[in-house]
Amino acid sequence: MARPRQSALTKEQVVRAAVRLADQGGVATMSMRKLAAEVGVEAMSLYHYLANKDELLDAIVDVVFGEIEVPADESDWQQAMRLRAQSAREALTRHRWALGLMDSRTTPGPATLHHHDAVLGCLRRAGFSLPGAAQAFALLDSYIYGFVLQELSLPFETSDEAVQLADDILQQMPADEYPHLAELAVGHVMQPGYSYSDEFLPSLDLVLDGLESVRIRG
Amino acid sequence: MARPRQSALTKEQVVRAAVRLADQGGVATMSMRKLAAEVGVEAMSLYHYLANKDELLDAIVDVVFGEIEVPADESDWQQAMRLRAQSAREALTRHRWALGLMDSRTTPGPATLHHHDAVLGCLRRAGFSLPGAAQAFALLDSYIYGFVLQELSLPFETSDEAVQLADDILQQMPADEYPHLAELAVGHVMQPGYSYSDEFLPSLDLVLDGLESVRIRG
DNA sequence: ACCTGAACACCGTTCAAGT
DNA sequence: ACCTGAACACCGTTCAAGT
Repeated sequence: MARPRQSALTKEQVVRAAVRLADQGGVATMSMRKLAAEVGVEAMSLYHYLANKDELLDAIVDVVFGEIEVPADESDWQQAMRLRAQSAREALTRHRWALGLMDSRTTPGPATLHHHDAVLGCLRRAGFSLPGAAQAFALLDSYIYGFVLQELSLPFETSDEAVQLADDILQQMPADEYPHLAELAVGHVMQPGYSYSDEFLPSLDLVLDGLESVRIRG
Repeated sequence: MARPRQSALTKEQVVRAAVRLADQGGVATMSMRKLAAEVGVEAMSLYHYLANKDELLDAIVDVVFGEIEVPADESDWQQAMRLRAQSAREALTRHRWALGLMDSRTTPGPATLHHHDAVLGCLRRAGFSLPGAAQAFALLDSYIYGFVLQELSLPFETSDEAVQLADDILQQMPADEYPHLAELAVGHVMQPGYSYSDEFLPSLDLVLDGLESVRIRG
């Protein structure tokens, strides 16, 4: 676990190690003590690089935002936003712990600010008014965050698992107690080819269509 | 803190006390030990009512879903979904800790199942196909969860605080580094009457309009 | 049946002391 | 400047023992 100590540790190395640990075992298992061990040092040494654990949490969330791409080609704003949405969804899925931290982080880091600035710029250049761009940004991120949040709390990952689970649940719960959930399980989730994730793009396009009317108006 | 012991403790009393503690000090301060004290007992006694802390977390999330209203009048499905969305947003705001727990909860409780069933039923009766209802439900909840998640991570609550903070940030950050954020701060957030929360309903209506086309199609 | 004391293996963080 | 040992005030959970 402990790696050979290089000449000197940096805050960046500590933060990267924290991301790695959280990816592996979840944010709950990422303690200051384990992080120190991972980085070849005692826990107390970390306080030379970080004021406290909160600062560390801010930093690892900022790493995630740094991984979200803002596409360069802006000739089609909807396509640019579509690509960004997919990149954001991938980053948030790669780092399952990120969304759970977000509601307690109120200090955005530089990567977060840069990302937000780039997205706003893209929307403004596409013709959105200032309030329109603010609305578009908030709506798009709401959709992305919320979708991923639901995705992460699904108790299955593959469609085989989905079918298996839907089946198990149907056995247990009386159909007349939750008739519409039962109908959904049998008529939709258990059908061949079902995938929750496949609904990301169609609904995103619904949102993008709605925003086009906001853009034209403004 | 410790309250006089009634004849017997129940799981429900323990869960309600946990919600109260989490509301007061955040989910991080709600430890099994403090919860036990709140309920007038030693920590170990709680394990007679709950297998472990995970079961407790499942239970308090289920309480939140139980507080979300599903309106009875379904003559207008959009209005029914609008009211549900507002009720959900209020519940998630009242219990700030709920969203942060959701991505680690994969075992929905009875109130959660009942709520989901009721919403699906409303959509089905309004004429949505089964896949359409699934899409509508996922999109609406994505929007609600994501909007509240962003709302909770805003570093301000009143519009006065928003103006104050935008002002502070503008002082610190060079305008040419984040030009569009600067523009947004000056031209939108700092304008009189600005309120992030006020954008909830307009964007929700954009989503509802998009879903009307899904309903008609299916 | 319900509760508890003692114990175990953990936490984040401070502080004074080392090199 | 960078690291550490010892200590403090916490965690969740198990287990054997009490009533």
